[in-house]
Amino acid sequence: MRAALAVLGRRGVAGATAQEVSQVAGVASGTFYSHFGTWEEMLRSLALWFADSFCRHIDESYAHVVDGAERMAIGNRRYILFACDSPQWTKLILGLADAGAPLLDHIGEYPLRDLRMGLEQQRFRISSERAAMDLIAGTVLQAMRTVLAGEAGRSHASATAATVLRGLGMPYDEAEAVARRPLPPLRVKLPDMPKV
Amino acid sequence: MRAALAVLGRRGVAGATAQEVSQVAGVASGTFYSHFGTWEEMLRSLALWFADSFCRHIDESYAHVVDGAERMAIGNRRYILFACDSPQWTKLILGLADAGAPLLDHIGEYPLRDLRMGLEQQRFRISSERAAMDLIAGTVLQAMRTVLAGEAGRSHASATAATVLRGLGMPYDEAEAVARRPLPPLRVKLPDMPKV
Amino acid sequence: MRAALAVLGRRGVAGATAQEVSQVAGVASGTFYSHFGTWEEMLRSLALWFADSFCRHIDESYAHVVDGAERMAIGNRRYILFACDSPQWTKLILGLADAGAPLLDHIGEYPLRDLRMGLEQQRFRISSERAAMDLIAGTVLQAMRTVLAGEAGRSHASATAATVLRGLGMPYDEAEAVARRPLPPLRVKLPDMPKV
Amino acid sequence: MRAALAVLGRRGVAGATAQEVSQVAGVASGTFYSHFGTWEEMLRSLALWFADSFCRHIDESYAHVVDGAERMAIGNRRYILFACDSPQWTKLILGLADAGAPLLDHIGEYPLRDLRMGLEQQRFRISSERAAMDLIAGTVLQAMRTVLAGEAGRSHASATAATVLRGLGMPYDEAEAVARRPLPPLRVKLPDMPKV
DNA sequence: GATGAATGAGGGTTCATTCAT
DNA sequence: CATGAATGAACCCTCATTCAT
Repeated sequence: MRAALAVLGRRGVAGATAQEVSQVAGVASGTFYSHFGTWEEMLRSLALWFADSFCRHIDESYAHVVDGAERMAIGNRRYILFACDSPQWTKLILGLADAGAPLLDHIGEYPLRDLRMGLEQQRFRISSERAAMDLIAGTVLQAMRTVLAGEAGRSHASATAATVLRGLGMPYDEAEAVARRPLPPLRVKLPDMPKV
Repeated sequence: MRAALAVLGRRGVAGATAQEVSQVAGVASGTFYSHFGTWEEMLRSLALWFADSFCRHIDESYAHVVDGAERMAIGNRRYILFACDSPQWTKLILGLADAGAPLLDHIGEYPLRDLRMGLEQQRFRISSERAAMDLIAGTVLQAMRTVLAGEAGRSHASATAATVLRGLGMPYDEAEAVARRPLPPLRVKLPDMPKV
Repeated sequence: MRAALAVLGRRGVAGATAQEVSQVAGVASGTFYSHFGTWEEMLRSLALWFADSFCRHIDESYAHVVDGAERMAIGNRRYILFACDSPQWTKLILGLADAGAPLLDHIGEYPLRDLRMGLEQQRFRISSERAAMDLIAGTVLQAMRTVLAGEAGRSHASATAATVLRGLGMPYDEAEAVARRPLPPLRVKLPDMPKV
Repeated sequence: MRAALAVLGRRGVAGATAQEVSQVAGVASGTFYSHFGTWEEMLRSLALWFADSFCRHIDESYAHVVDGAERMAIGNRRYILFACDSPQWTKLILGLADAGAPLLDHIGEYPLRDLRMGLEQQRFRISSERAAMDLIAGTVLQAMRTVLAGEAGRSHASATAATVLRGLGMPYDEAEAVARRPLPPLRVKLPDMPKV
């Protein structure tokens, strides 16, 4: 699994091979198939693992925040900052998303919940939940791509978060303010990307 | 080129082969490389051709519109409606975008120009042009994916357009109104997707 | 052993794997090799087991018959009827024979004994024992294949038996009569083919 | 094709690989698939080629013979003598037949025609055409196996042919006589089996 | 003696790319 | 300039067999 992360991060989802993953993992190529059965299944496992470990950590880091809008902004920023800090991981995530893995369905549950919370609190005003979700997922993923391409830095996080909040119907200045509130601390220990 | 469109639309960007493209084009496989040199270069050409034909037609269809906000809404809606009408083409475009082709750079010029126009007209209010562009491209592409997956219909176009306009700083109701103005007529004749 | 029968019958001799046999048997794959040492050896054991259980039952069912010709016809018919009743088993037997297992050497002892008995009784007249054995084994196996392919039914049993008897030198009508005498009852309880 | 013959003859149908065939043919492994598309298709092609070249030559060698019984005996003997002379080829043919290739359907047309001819001439007397065909194909193939195993020599040809004729209803001595008539000359030049 | 994860050579097949015609 | 057969490295996956537990 860690080997897969390393290889996918380096070669991209499309360019990675089961054989290299096996080699990096230090096992025989057949062993790969004892564990995953299929390359596709491995991709699925990886996406699930990510959603269950990384996403949840982010989510928990702001469990104490009660304002739906702030929650939304924290989550959005975290993902973009993540892209700043872990380009290889980001490449993997984006690749997984592009490959059509049901990754977004898993990840999407968190912002969806925050969105609904904000709506109940009348912090947001939208005309279509589906469009709102497309706004959130699309914009954040695109921002991650931008960061990965080196076309933006850490400040892109709050700028993007504010933009999203406005798209959800918040007034300009309030969105800006919420998007700049201090981030709660986060302790995620992702396995390091090996060098092999 | 048309053959490539057909094959890429049918097999997906990842599943297409130069050999099938050649066969559909009715030329030898060697000829493919006389024209494109490389598979990757062909992908680039394809993206360019799309930008130069399809995107331009859309752009020209609202050449007479002077309101940057309306221009933005028209463009956004056109792309999403396009996804409703031409799933195979959409599959191609999204695949091209995912494959990292510089497709977005080309397409992006149009909304960027509209964005700046709207800014000058003080229809928009944003804090970061980069974030605004991520908002536009990300949201629209995501909306196209949603439509392609069959999870939304034609009404998704104006809902998404309104959401984007709000993200660009427009008041709620005004965004809604602009996003629902009648679309100018469009005459694009894309080559039909062959059945081969 | 029973597991092997099930798997070989289902997948065919060529398509079966030691791992599936082990799994169906409910033991670890390593255990397979404690018992058989080798896949090939298992095939040999299987052939022997079949000869020792099934063939012997058939043989015993007509132990009381003293006419070599009738004995021959009973045996021949039994095998072909077996193919009608147990296609999976038949698939296994034929596969084993094709794979070059020394199955025929074991099975062949029974008709060989009947052949010699008939010769002593001057019921048969042949010029070459080897050719006679090829006639018997070859014709019956081929008839089993025909039945397995669904190209003949139960009546193929006596038709084939009569043909063989003629090949062994019996007059036409006598062969026909002997091949149609009532079959002695047979009670063979083969392990059912599991569904796994 | 010749390379395939060589490899199949040496390794057996089950043990042969497309890669070795390619190597023996002196082409790249990919070239194999340009020609045959699939390993299975190659097997089919091989069977067809054999039927169209070898079988036809045998058939033509006795085109002038009008007696259905003699025709039958000639064909049977030719196949068995072939097994004496070309063990590798025989291994291939038997392997192809065992592998379930529709080889027998092609070859079978020749003896079927001779069988019917003999029936019209009242040289044969049978109760079931299907059983008669099983007798012919089964016995001759089995005799070929016997020869291939080194358990019989050239004299097995006429012994087997006589046995088959009796199975088709001919009197003992007449069968023996017909099965010993001189064989018409045969000029088949099969590609030699390379040594690689 | 049973286990079963691990092995790793090898299988069929694909496909971007080349080059003599 | 087009051709298209040939290339061959690389891919995913299988499975008989082993061996530390």
